[in-house]
Amino acid sequence: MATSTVEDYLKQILLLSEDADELVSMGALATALEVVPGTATTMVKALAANGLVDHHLRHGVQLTAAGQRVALGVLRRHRLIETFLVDVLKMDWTEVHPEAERLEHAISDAVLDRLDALLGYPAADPHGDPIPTRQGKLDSQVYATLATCIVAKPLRIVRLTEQSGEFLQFAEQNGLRPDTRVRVTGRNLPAGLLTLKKSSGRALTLSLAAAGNILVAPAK
Amino acid sequence: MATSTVEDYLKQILLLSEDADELVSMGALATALEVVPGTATTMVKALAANGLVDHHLRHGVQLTAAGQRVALGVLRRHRLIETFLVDVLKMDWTEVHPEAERLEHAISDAVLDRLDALLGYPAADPHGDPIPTRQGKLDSQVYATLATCIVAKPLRIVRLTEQSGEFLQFAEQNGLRPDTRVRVTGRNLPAGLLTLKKSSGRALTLSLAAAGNILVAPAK
DNA sequence: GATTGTATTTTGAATAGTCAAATTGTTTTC
DNA sequence: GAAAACAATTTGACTATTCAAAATACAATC
Repeated sequence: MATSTVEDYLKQILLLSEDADELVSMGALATALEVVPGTATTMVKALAANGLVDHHLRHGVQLTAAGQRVALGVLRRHRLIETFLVDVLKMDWTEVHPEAERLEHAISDAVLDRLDALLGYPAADPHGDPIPTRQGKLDSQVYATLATCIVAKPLRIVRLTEQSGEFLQFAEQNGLRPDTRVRVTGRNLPAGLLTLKKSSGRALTLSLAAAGNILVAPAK
Repeated sequence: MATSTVEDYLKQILLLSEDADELVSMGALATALEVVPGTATTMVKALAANGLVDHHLRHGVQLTAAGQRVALGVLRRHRLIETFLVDVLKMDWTEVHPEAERLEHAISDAVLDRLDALLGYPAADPHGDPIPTRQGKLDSQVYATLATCIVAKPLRIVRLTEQSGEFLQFAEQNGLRPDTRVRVTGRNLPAGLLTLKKSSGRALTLSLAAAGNILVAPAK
């Protein structure tokens, strides 16, 4: 019943509602799914007719409990597949996202359970994104970003939001992977720049926009 | 360009043309794909328009070189995935076929190459079906079946054609897997029955119809 | 050679998903 | 509070795939 298009819409609504709390706008949804806005409206109405979302005309969409269940399932499949591709097949963590994007619609629960066991029931994927449990629980801990954290404190990168290949390759080239230790050395708001130092001693500069995609926690 | 429906049609035409040499009839194709005959006709015309098959009106279809290339790619993906599911994920070889049926359309060449390497470049899948090479070469060695082989000679099962769960579970329950050693002890053509003895000493009876799906070679 | 049976093809309609373009609502801004 | 700007919705059309049912071709039988 849930085609892969439907799964994509639901997953995307879930992801967008994480930051832009509550209602997701049609424009944002359409952009994320790379369709024209009218298409998103049409599809959202169909989803609403099937009880998967609540459509508040002209204000946005929201997942129903049923829709959320589906979306969390897709997200779990996506993130476990990414973990498999990196941990077992040794693929580059910067390029597994599009692969998982297609496989997530084709893998069955039976296969997924085996994969989960093989990987040792991981809590997060290679980007640090939390993996929903089989029961649909998703760790929603809130982290500071490099753009909002306290200067000078020793930090640990926990997660890179933003899955684009370019961004991830930039991160990889500068050694900004999950679990890397860093310290923000300064911010220049007017210039939109931020400087930081890695535990290796290496210093580097990045834009605040990019820094906002890097979640950090205090290095314990 | 090649949707998963197109891939399914091409793969099925390849499989059917292996036994029913040359032209594949619409009826056979429609049955294999579980669609009504009119649907197969319509689709085959579309494939012909794209240069993937030759349609000999009222006589049957045949793959073109381009169609064969696509079909062999699908078959390679299917069989490598089955091998992975059994060898790495330790799934039951009698139930991996439908899983592979869906994954074969979603896996990329990059992932497939890694899988191939991880599995040690296998030549056949868990059912003994030969895996096409990356270059599209498919081992087409002809084997006798249990229904046509010489009585009393020591044999080795090389392959089970027929992917249905019931048949495979029957085979598994009676220990008739690829590489099992057996000897045909007798045939009763009028009754359509065949008796054989396994290397373990166990004797068993099966229908000639079932026996025709079990390919064998002389046990060296 | 007319009749019957079977396989194939054609036709018309349905569904899922999409876009382009026109329309309608809702906010800003002056 | 009218005009401009922007976001959301509606409409009509298109593609891919399917089915049901009618039409056609071919082969087999009497």
